[in-house]
Amino acid sequence: MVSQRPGPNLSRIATSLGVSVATVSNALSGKGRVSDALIEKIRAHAAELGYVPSQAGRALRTGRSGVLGLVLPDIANPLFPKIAQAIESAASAAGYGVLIADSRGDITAQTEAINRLVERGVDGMVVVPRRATRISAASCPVAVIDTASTPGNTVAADHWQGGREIAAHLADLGHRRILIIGNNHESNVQNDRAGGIRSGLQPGMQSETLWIERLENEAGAGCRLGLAEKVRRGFTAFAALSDLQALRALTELQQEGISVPGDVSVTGFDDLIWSSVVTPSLTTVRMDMDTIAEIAVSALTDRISESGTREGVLVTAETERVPMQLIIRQSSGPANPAQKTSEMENR
Amino acid sequence: MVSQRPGPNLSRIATSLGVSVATVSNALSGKGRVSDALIEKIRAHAAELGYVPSQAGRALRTGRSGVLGLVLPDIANPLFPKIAQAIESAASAAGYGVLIADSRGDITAQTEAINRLVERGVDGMVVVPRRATRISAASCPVAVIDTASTPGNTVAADHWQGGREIAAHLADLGHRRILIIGNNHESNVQNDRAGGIRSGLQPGMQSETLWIERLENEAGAGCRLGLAEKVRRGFTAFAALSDLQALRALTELQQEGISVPGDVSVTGFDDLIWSSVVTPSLTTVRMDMDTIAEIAVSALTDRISESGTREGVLVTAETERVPMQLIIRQSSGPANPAQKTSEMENR
DNA sequence: TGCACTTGCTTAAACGATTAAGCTTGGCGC
DNA sequence: GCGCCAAGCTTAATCGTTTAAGCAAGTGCA
Repeated sequence: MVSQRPGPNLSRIATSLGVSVATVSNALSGKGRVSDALIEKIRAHAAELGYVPSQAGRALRTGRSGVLGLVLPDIANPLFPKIAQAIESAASAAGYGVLIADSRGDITAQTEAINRLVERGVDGMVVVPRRATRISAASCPVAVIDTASTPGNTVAADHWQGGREIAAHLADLGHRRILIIGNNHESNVQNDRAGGIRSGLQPGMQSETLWIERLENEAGAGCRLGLAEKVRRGFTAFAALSDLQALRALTELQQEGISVPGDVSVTGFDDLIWSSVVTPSLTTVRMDMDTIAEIAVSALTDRISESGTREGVLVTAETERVPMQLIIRQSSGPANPAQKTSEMENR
Repeated sequence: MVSQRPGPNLSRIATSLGVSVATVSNALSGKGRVSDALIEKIRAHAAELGYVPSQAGRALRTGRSGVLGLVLPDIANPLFPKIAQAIESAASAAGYGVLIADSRGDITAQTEAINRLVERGVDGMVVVPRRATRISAASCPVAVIDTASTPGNTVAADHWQGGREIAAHLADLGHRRILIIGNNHESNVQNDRAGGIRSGLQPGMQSETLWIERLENEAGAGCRLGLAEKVRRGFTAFAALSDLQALRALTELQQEGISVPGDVSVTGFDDLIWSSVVTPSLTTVRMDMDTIAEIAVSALTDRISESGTREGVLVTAETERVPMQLIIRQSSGPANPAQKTSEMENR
């Protein structure tokens, strides 16, 4: 009734060579005691037959599925492609598959998604939470990728340092009044980035912070940010906490006839797909997602192979912060002399 | 040695209730002959113990893993979040998990990724190819999501009709000279979209097509598209074949001091994340990814449950084209009267 | 009463891999 | 020559589920 797996299995190889399945298994895994000659013979025959081990059989016996789960509460996040790519790459290098779970931004659906992954028998999970979400209901090792200030965080980009890079860059260019543009003031990532920027300001520099979500609560979604007014008030640099907000700022400024980087500078975060494509191309800060993913995955696989010490589900890694890299493009330039003078007068 | 699955299994429930495992299995699946009273009792006890069936055991017995693979040769594609979300949603509604595979744009790595999925024992795969790629090496049902003109395509958005929607919209606004902006002229999707636009032009309208990849081969990556020159030559509308190109066009025009939609109109495709956020927000065409995913997944699951008729691996669906929806925002407006007059003179 | 048939359960055999334990054989030391 | 040990293989149990087959008891009918 059920279509049998067509490929050859251990027992077919065994009978075909006149040996036992155990010997074949040992030869292929290199574990037991099998003579070199026989190992060679078995491996050759297995390759010839195109043998692929059944994950189901292996999983049933070993209790390991060889699959990791990837949970992103906000899968519509434009960062998702990079994260998924990096995790998948790191996982498959470690011999694991990646099962995705989505909760469409819904917090309650997140635990449901996690449960689905557990039911599917994942050996571990990588979770990228949006807000501070408690990850507790999972009965397998969990690696959290958020930001260093999040309790229980496993590994993440050094968002704080990224912010300092931005601040140093803008300071070098002579900017004095900086508007930080964020989306949500409850986001740990955005707070760390903003904090990094503020901590990197030189004496004589000042910043204000604009949270778009707050603004939209009053003025409606998709409203103008009122950046032209900010320019009139002497802001010469707009440091967005994500490239999406940087794009929003850039196009609004352009629409108002304000030149970037001639009149003001705009910077972003994350080096998203469009950063290099827009005019002017966006100065931004890139996170080393490949390294982060590698650390997260190896922390998981380490824990999985130990499997004796069950000291809580959250795993930890040696390196908790991975440096971010400043990418200087066209959207940032020297502060406009006119603004600079008015700034000089202010002192 | 191996950490046993902690949860209860069939036999634990069975011994605990003093019945056989087969009865428990039958009661939970509702398949065999079990009295209603016992079914009730078994289900209650299973729920109480928090029983979750072992996918490994089930997979081994049935030969089905309950997992679908998702292959995207170009996972960095900004469409990926929507696709992954839609597929995951449709799959989990059908009781399947989704395993992702990436090939980082590499064609040879694609077959490797497909093989990894097959080795993991997926019951079927959804493949979204970038160019015309032959999907043959898979030993399981495959659904292809590309475009109607691709041979072997299972289901896709009606890109041609989407192009006609754009053309009709621009015609209504009085535009007569339209520049179609695409990335790659070998992409089936982009060709269908461009063809749709051209076929929807009214008498008296004309179009040219600009392929960015060709331009960049000569002028270098990230070069200007020279749209200001096109405006001078009388183009009043720029119809990009993807929102990414639309964004590139929009920002370049703004940088040149050309007003959108005051002087010229810009439209895109796909309704990507930034379309509603930029100023002016992008008029675009959205594909109904949820419906497409649902059709693709149910085509797969149908084939999987038949499992007798092995008439090739590529599955087909009744509905092959899913309509696209025009989203009118701020980036498209009436053709500039000045341009219109010069156009009138041309007649 | 005897036969067929249904109901409700159990027994047991798979699926494919891993692995502990057992069994020969041969070599080596004393 | 005897015992011991290692090498090289086999035997057999096991993971958890599904499902065909079997079996006892009850029901309906002639």
